[in-house]
Amino acid sequence: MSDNSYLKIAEAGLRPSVQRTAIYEYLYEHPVHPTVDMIYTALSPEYPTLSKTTVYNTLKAFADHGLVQSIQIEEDKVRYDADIRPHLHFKCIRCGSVYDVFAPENSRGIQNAHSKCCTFLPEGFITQKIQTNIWGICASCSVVPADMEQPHAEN
Amino acid sequence: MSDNSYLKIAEAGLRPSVQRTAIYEYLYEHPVHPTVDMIYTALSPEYPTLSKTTVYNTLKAFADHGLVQSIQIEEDKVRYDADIRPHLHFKCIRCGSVYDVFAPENSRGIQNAHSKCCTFLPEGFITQKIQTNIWGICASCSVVPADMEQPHAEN
DNA sequence: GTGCTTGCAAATCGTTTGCAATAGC
DNA sequence: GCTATTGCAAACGATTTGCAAGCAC
Repeated sequence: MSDNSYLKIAEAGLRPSVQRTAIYEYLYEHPVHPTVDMIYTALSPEYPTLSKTTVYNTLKAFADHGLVQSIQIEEDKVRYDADIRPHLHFKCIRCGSVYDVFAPENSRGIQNAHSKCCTFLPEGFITQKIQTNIWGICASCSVVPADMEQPHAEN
Repeated sequence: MSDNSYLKIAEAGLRPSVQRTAIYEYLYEHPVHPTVDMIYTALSPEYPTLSKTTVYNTLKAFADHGLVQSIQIEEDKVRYDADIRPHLHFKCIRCGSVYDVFAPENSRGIQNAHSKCCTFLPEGFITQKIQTNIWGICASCSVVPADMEQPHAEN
């Protein structure tokens, strides 16, 4: 996978430094939509000199070059996703987890729904990115009565 | 309209204080998805003792009671919308404006697209709120060549 | 050696919190 | 009078900025 990350970063037109490769690899292998802080904390032990600034810069560069997508489903922080296939995100307001939602059969369903949405745009509007977020209660949490609610697993 | 705001707030189960009524009214009459800061700055002259904390508290209370919706289309700050009919939001990455996008004929199209999206959720997931954001170039900006780009009109 | 990248420290800014003063039933 | 609401000041936390040192072609 290391080679693959290296190549993908290079293909996107960015210099595949050690830090960038590590960050992309982590994001790719941990599809839980980590935040900058989660990535930094996870990689720090292996890369002691890694700076949070670099994580910020790197993820922004990745997003600008279409290598990853940034997800605005939290009120305060940004999450990142190395999976750039069309899919939705679901945030459980009880446990705080963010789930991927794919349509059966090659994501066609979500693409269709999104294309439909774009037809409502007035003349002259150009779409670059479209994102659908759903908030609610996930399956694990919906079986637990609300008054037995566990502490939020935010972050 | 003042009476109407008062009633709507009361119906939502909140005490319609002077501040709350003013904030709701401003939001209702300025459908440009203002931020907390924009509302605070706009109302400050008329209500010199108004505090930003009150604007934060009020909007959060409104959102919790379904009177307004919070929009997470910015990376840093939250925007608010007094229009709670189903609609999409489009953010122009050039001028920074956030537009409402309605479907023709009573929003049925957007509701359908959103319902479709919810069918992709696994068993046991309960939807409470769904939001679609589109980023791109708006009609006013798309007629201007990129190198003649105006300064961003953020905030 | 030139330009891109890194990383530290400080600054910024949206938002929250603690708490005392105030207003409305 | 009691409770919800307000508003000030301070704290907080995610992100950005300035800038000097390091790295890669």
